[in-house]
Amino acid sequence: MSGQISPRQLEAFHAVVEHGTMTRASQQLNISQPAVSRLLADLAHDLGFALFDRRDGRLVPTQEARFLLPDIRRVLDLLDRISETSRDITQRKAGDLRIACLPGFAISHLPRVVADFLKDRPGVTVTLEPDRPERILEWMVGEQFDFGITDGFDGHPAVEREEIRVRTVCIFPQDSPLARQDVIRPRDLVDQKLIHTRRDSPFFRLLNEAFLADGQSITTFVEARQFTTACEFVAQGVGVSVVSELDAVKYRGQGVEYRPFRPAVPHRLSLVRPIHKQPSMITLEFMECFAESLHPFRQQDE
Amino acid sequence: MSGQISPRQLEAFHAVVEHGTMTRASQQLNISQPAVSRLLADLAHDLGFALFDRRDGRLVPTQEARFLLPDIRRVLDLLDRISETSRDITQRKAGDLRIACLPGFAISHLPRVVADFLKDRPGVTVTLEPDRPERILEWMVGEQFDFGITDGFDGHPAVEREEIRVRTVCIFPQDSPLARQDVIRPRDLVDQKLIHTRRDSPFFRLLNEAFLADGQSITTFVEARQFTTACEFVAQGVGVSVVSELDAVKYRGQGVEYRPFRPAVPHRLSLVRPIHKQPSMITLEFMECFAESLHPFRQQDE
DNA sequence: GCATGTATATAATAAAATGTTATATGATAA
DNA sequence: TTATCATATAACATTTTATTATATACATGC
Repeated sequence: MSGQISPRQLEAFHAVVEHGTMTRASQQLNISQPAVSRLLADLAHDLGFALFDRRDGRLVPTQEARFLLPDIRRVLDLLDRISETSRDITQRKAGDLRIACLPGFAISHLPRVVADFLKDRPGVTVTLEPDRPERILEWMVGEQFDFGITDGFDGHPAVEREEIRVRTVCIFPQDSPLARQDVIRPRDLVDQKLIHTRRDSPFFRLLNEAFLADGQSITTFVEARQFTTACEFVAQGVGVSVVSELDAVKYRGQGVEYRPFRPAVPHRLSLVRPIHKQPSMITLEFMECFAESLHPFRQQDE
Repeated sequence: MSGQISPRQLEAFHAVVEHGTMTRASQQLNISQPAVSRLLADLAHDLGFALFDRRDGRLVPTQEARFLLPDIRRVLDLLDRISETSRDITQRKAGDLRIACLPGFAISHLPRVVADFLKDRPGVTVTLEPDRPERILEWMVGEQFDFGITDGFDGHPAVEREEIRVRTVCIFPQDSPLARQDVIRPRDLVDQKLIHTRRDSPFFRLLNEAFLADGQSITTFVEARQFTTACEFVAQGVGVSVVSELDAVKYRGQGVEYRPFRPAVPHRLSLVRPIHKQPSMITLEFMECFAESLHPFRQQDE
C-alpha cells in the first residue's frame, strides 16, 4: 500500500467509473483484474471512504467519489497532455521561439519563412520582435530572445553569429530607361536621384566605396533607414536605390524593376543568438531553416 | 526506468527547478540525492531531451523544460488538492448535500440548522430546493436529492423515512385575551376567526378530529397552504391558528403570541431519503444533525 | 599547478509498489 | 441446483524507487 494516493490508483478508479466493472476496466488498462481490485482497495483505504456501491451488478461511484471525479479527470488529462507535448517537443512540433529582427524583415521575407516553419509544427508559438540593431544586440546579450536577424554587426563576446552576404540589386521605377541594361554600375546612376541608407551605416560605406571605385561619388537625395522604405520611394517614382534582392523581389510588379548592381556590394546580414544560452532544438532547427531560405539570395563570391 | 513518465519524476523535476540544485531538492523531498539524480535522468531519457543546463553551479531548466513547466505545476497542484479534499471528506468537511424541503422550512427552521452545519465544514456545498410534498416525493424516488423534509407522507417503497411528530401550538395576536390562558382548547376558539391549512391536508383532518372531540366544529375563515402564511395572517391581527411550534417561535415577538393546544395535534414531519441510494457520510451526518435540531420541538407521547 | 569543498553520477542493494497466476467467494440468472 | 460472472485473496515475480557507499566533475582559493 502507498499511504499516499498514487495516480495509478486514480487511473484505475477512473477506468472503473467509466466501465462500470473492474473486469472491463482491467481490460482497458491492459492489466489483470486482481491488479485493479488491489489498486481500488488501496485507494479506498488511503482516502478513508468507500468508492463504489454495488447496484444490480454495476459499480456506481458513491457521492464522495463523484465529488472528487472532476479533479481526477483533470489530473489524468493533464498527465496525458504532458506526455503528448513532450513527444511533440522531441519531434520539434512544439516549443516557443522568440525572434528579434530588423523591421524590414518583419514585413518582408521573415513572415513567409515563419509561416512555412509553423505549418507542420502545430504546437510551436513564435514571438516576433522587430527593432533597431542596437536593441537586437541588447536582447541577445540579455538572452531575452532565441534568435536575431540584424546587419552591420561587428561581433560581441556574448553573441554567436553567422554572417550571410545577400546580393543587392539596383531598383528603379518600372518605366525607367535603366530597364534596358543588363547590369547597372555607379556611373549609370550619375543623373539619377539616389535613395540610400544612412550615411553612418556600414552598408552606405560599402556602397560609397563601390562608387569611388567607379570614379563616381554619391550625391544624397533621400536617406532611408530601411531597404523597404527605399523600395516604397522607388515605387512612387521618386528615384533609384541599391537594396537587398530580398526586398527587391517583393516590390517587383509593384511598379519597381531591378537589375544586378556592379561592383557587388553585398548586404551583410548577421544571424545571431546568445552564445551562453543553450539553444532549444526548435531554435536550432529554425535557424537552419532560415539560413536555408536565404540561400537563393546569397552573394556568390567572385 | 519507466518508459512512461511518472508523477514522481515530475515532482522531482519541479523541486529541482524551484531549488536550483538536486541536493537541495532532495532535502525538500525528504529523499536522498542519488534518488533525485536518477529520477531526473530517467525523466530526461523518457522525454527525449535535456532538462537542465549548468550555469555557474545552478541548474537552469532548458527552454523545452520551461515549456512543460506550467502543465507540470498544474498536475502537482491538482494531486495535492485531491488528497486535501479527500481528507476533508473523511473528516466530513467536504461534500455536496442536496436537500429538498417544504417551502416553510426553507425560510424558517432549516437555514439556521444548515448555517450551523456548514460553519465548521468549509468544503461542503448545499443545494436547497423548496417545493410541494408531491415534488419532494418525486425527487426522492428519482434520487435527485439526498434528503427531504416533508409532511403528510404515507410511505413509498423507494423512500426511507423517519417520522417526527412536532408539537403544535395555538397562535394569536399579542394583545388577544387568549394570552390570559395557559392552554387553549377548541372550545376557546369558537368565536375566533380560524386560519388553517387546506381541508384536504392530513393536518387539517387531525385538527378537525380534535375539534370534534371537544364538541366543536371548524368554521373556515382563511385557508393557507403553509404554516408560515398562517403566522403572517395572525401577525396582521387577522385571526388565530394552530401551527407547528417551530414556526410559532419565529413569529413570537413579531406581534404573535402562542400557547399549548389541547388535545395535542402533532404536526407529522417526515425526514426522507432515497432508499436505494447509498447515503454519503455528509448526508447521514446532516440527517442526524437535523433530527437533533427538532428535538426540543418533539411532541412527547402522553 | 594543487588541495578543497560542493554537486552530481554510478553501483550495489533494499524496500515498496505493481504486476502476475491460481483460486476462493459471492451474487445472479437459467 | 448449476452455471456464469465479477470480485477478493494468496503466493509470488517484476519494476520502480529508495538507500548507502563511493567516484567523478568542477569551481575556488592558495
